[in-house]
This record gives sequence, structure tokens and C-alpha cells, in this order.
Amino acid sequence: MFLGYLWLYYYRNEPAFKTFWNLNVATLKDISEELGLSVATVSRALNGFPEVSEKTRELVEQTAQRMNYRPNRAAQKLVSGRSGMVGMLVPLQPGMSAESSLVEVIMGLSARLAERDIDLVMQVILDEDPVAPYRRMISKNTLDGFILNAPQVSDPRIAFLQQAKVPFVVHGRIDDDPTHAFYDLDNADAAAQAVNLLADLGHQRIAFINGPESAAFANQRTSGFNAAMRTRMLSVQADFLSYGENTRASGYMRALSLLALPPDARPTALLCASTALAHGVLRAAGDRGLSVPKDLSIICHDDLVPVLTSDDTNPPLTVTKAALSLACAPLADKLIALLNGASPVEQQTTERAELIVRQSTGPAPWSIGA
Amino acid sequence: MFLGYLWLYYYRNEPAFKTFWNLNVATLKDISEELGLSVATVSRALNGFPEVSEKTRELVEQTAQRMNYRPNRAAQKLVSGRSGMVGMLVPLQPGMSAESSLVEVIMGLSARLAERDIDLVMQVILDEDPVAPYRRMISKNTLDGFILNAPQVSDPRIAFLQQAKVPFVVHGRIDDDPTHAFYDLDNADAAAQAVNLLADLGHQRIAFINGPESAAFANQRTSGFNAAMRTRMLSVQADFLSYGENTRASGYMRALSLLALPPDARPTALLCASTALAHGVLRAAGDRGLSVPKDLSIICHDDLVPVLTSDDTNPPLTVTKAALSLACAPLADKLIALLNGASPVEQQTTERAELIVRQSTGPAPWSIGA
DNA sequence: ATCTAAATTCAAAACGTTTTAAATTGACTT
DNA sequence: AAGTCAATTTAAAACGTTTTGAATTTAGAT
Repeated sequence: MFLGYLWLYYYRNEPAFKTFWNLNVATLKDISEELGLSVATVSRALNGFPEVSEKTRELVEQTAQRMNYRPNRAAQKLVSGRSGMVGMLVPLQPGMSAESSLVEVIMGLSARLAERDIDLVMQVILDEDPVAPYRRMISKNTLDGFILNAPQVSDPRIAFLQQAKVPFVVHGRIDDDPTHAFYDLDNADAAAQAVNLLADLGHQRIAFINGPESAAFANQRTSGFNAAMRTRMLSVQADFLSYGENTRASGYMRALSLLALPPDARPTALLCASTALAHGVLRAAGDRGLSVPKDLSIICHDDLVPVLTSDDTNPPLTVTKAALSLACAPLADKLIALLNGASPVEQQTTERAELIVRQSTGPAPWSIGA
Repeated sequence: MFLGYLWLYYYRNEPAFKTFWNLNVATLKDISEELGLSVATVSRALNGFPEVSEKTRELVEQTAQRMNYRPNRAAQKLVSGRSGMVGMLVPLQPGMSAESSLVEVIMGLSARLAERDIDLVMQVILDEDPVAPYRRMISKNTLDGFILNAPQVSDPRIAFLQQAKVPFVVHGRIDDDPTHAFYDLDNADAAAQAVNLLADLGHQRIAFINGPESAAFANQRTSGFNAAMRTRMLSVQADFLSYGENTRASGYMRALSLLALPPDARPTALLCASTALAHGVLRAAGDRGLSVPKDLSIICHDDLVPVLTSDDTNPPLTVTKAALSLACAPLADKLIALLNGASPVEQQTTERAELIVRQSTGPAPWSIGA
């Protein structure tokens, strides 16, 4: 279906929206008439142009305030191309609704952007083609830029937006040396920190319960994991590295099968990509009658999203910690910088996770027995 | 096919790609020049006006499709007063980020609205004054209507929007007979169903661990609870009804203190406003060494938000069930109806929760002993 | 007072759409 | 062939802002 008939009913109906005008919103013309000035001067005065006299500016600003003037975004957009709105299009994947981290990010972004009077347009994407919605939004001509989350391994959205020369910032990055603006956790380092802690505790059979294989972050964790294991002279068994959904259920299932191995073959330590996975793993350990950390050490990465916490579990989880909420302000700031003409490569930040040792990690079982 | 070629251009970075996707978003003028028609006719053809000939309409629609035309929202807004955007302003309360139900609603709404080519503008509110952000957004003149969630007992936002004559729909309602458009769960009935089940099982000391006192839904649940208790000739002790945050932690704390009472004084059944609360309650029961449902029956309301489920607990929870996700489509539809001039009182729907009996409820302990 | 340059201000065009009122076309009557 | 009425189409005026290029005022120097 093409747009036609929708707009017919939508637009033709007057009484519903006529009321919008009733709210005493003053226009530039109203102010200019009130003061006997031209619209151009009033516009310039309010936008801080240098060629308007101080006396006039003050007068105009007072009057604008008094008359409750607010610039009409649509009109601004029409002439300047800037709408004061940025978009975030999130793909709806199966089980996505559980993605509680998303609300954390949306909230933080929206709050920060609002400080600069920028609005956040949210849209859930159902399309097969990940690029199509961006094309649609761009051609609709209402957004100044985009925030992308959860980048995939070779994410077509990023290539597309770069090509289209639309400002955007990514929460995460596609490879080690991207040309786009981003704010990202040092995922490889987080995995490496975890491995080093476990290796220091004498663990040799370390399994990694990772996130989705298509996610860029999961691949970065794998790189860090493998590299650190190699450095510590530890071998990685093929079936000790699994990818899957970042959910409690998935963690439970995957841990259950790992822990079904005989005691001398099964991992003595599990590294999980998220607290959700770790919750599932804890439960699986309980079901298998294993005590943590005596029989099994567990470490995970904690985004500090308050839904599934890492410190009110039993035992409290050892984690690599990096608050997701801290990403919001930088992301918003970077996008704003881009909108103001900054170059993407100047807008790249990587953050290091902090290791918090709690009670879910301990010496490897064999080292005690030996 | 079609898409394939585009990808080709896209990867090759060829000019055809740029001119097709990027700067050249077709306007009505482009189409009119292409066809030798006037802008007015093209506009009318696309908007389904009756006075344009069928032949012309078809031609215009094909050309529009071919040239990748999309109406410029800013321009439409400027002349018609309609922007094709609706807003959802959510107050950021402490512990709000845990409100995972929100993401569920946002996702669902956005998806449904997108079907009608309407965009959802999200904003997090930090203001003290709940009305201020609405006033701000309205004067900015970019939104056609609002979706309100989590209405409070006598919510000032609703009064303000009604007086400002701005279309809006509420997820929930302020009182039993509101004049605004809403979609709401029959909260009183949900509580009553729970009480009836427990009463049928012989429970007499039933406590209610409710949501925040300021929330309208919590008050409706209380009414239903009290009414049903009265009908069943059961008395409600003052300290058996508590209000608080809808979190696991709050459920845990409140249950802990209830279960500290001596066996012949403490409640034999707990009714919880949410699965999050119930999770906390389950843990508290475990900590107190009480077995569910032998010593204590637990029933809660389940929104079917997949973060804290009710069926993979031990034991699986008896619930009154009503999927939150089912609210999204009706909410979006109602708002669209309002935008098209429908009267708010025609746009009111109440949904009944379904009782699902699982293993967390059982006969009252004394009735077994007796 | 006159001239010049700088400092202000202004009128008008543009952005892309919808809509009003007027103009054109076409089909039927006579 | 001319006249009438309906069916299409068009030109032009909005909507509220920014911006360009020109016009005016002011100040400074002669």
C-alpha cells in the first residue's frame, strides 16, 4: 500500500487539530508586529546574530518570553533542514522485549538530548532488511541523525548511513578500527580480565557462555577470551565456547549441558557475557548439586541494569562492571557534536570495565585437592 | 531483483546510488515536472481526492513510487498542523529504569503506529512538575497527540491535556468513570478473582502486597480487594495491606516482615500486584523456611513481561494474567481514532484478566490441620 | 553641512506541502 | 455549431521560519 489513502482521513479532519492553534503560541510575526520590527530582525535577535543591536535584542527577547514564543520546529526544519530530532530504530528480534537494557539506554539518551532541546524518535523495526527502515526515515526527512545500538558483525546499517552521509553514532563498534563515531566498552579487555582472574585462581578448564554470535560485542569478547587464554597457556575446547541469547533461560540450558560432563572433564569456571546468563548458570549449578565457588567459579559481565542484579544473588557474583547508563551522555554528546559538523573519527571513545571480585569465584577445585 | 541492483551500487559506491538514495528525495514538484502536471494535482492524486481522474491518479502513484517520493513531514505539518508524530513522555522516577514493562509498551506502540506511518517521540521527564513537559512539547508544536502511561490518583496531566484540547489516550484510567480515552485492565476484578480463589481454598488471613499508593491501578486493586474480602466475609487487617515499589526487593522486604509474625497471626496467603513482587516474596518465604503452597499460598498478577516470568519459578506461580503487549495495538488505534476526530468517550476499553491456577496456591494450612 | 563607511534593519525569496478559487477541458444538449 | 454543465486541472496563497541582498540609519571624518 502506498501512502495515499491513509493521509486522506488523517489529514482532512479538521476539528481534531484546529485546537492546537488555540494554545497561545506566538509566532515571529506576532512579535514583529508587537514591536514594529521586521520578522527578519526578530529572528536574528533570537538566534544571537551579531548584526542586531543590543538594545533591540534585549527588547525582542523580553517580548518573546512574555508572549510565550517557541520556534515552530516544522518551519525551522523546512528552511534549515534541521528538525531538532534524532532517531533510534531498534530491530525487534524474538525475545527482544526482554532486552531491558534498551530502556536504560533510551531513558538516558532521551534525558541528555532533552537538555539540548533535542527530541528522540523511537521506532521499532520489524523489517527483514535492516537498512530499509533507515532509508524510509531518511526520505521522510524528519530526523537530523541516528543512534544505532547492538551493531552486528558487518553491520549493513553502518555502511549505508556512512554512504548516505547522515550523522550517526553507534553504541558499540563493528571492528577494531572503525571510521564511525562510537562509544563502546572494551569488550576484549573485559573478557581478558575475567580470564586472568580465573587463571590466577588456578582454573584451566574455563568455558565461555557468550552472547549472540551475530553481535559485534560477542565477537570482541571471544577475541579477548581467546587471546588471554593463549597468553596464559590455556587451551580452549571447541565445546567450551558457546553463543546464544542473552537470557536466563539460555544460560541455564547451556550451563546444564556443560555441567553434565564428568567431573574431570567439565569446566571448573564459567565466564558469562551477562548477568542474565549468570543467573541461569547459577540455577543450573544448583540443579546439578554443585556449590559455587567450591565446585564451580562463575564470573560475568555486569551492565548494572537493575533488573537482574549481580550482588543479591547467592553467592554474590564476581563481575567485570561497566554501567550501561554511563554510555548515554557520551552517546548523546557525540551525536550532537556530529550535528555541529565534527568529524566522526574524533568522536570515538572506548571504556574499560572494572573487575569486582565477590564470592562466586574461588580457587580451582583440583588445586585444592592436589 | 530490484533490491539486488541497489546493493550492487551500494557496495561499488557508484554515482547511481548516491543520486538515487541520497540527496535526491523527490518532491511533489519533481513529480509534477516529470509528468507535466501541476503540483496541486499531484498532491491530490496521492491523497486520494475524488476530483482527480483515475488515469492521472494511477500515473502519479506509479511515478511517485518510482521516484521514491515520501511526503516531507515538516512541510505537511506547517500547512496542515499535523506532523504524523505522537509523543510519550515518561517521568523518570527512582528505580524507574527497572520498569521493564515500559519497553514492552514502547515497542508495541511504536510498531503499531509505524503501520500507520506515525512516529513515536519518546521523552524522559525529569521535571518536578508533571505538567510542564507537556506544556513545553505542545508549544513546540510538533506532536499531534500523546500516550500517557501509569496514571496517578488524580493525575494533573490528564486535566491539563483535556483543558488544552489535545488528543491523548491513557494506558489505565484515573477513576471508575473517566471522560478520557483509555485502555485499561479491570484491576478491581483481577484482585477480586484472586481473593475469591484464595477464599475458596479456605484462606482467611490474606495480605495484599500492592504497587505504589500514588498509582491509580493500585487503588483500583485495593478497591477490588476490599470489596471481595467483604463479600467473602473476611476482614482486612490494616497491616496486611501495604503499598510500595513494584520491585523484587520491595516484595522481599515487605513479605519478610509479614512472615515474621507468629504462625497463628501471619497471613496464610499473599496477593502480589506483580510478578516482580512475587519473586521477592518467594525468596522471603524460602528465607523464613516456609514452603509454598503448604505453609503459604502466593498469587500475583502477571503482565507477561518476559523479564520476570511467573512459570519458571519454583513452584510455578498462580496468577491473574493479562498480557501487557495486548494493550499496545488498542492504545495506538484509539489515539489514531482521536486524531481523526473521534470522541474520547467512544474510545474506552476495559480488559478482564484471566485466572491461571498453578502450584503456588493451595488449601489454607489450618484447614488441613483441622 | 557633506560624504563615507559601518552598523542596523528590512523586504522578499525560499523550503514542500495543502487548499481555495479560478481556469480549462470535455461531454451533452439543443 | 453554439451553449451548458460537470469533470478535471491549474495558479496562487497560505503555514512560520531562515537567509540573501538591498535599503536604511547611525557615526565618524572632513
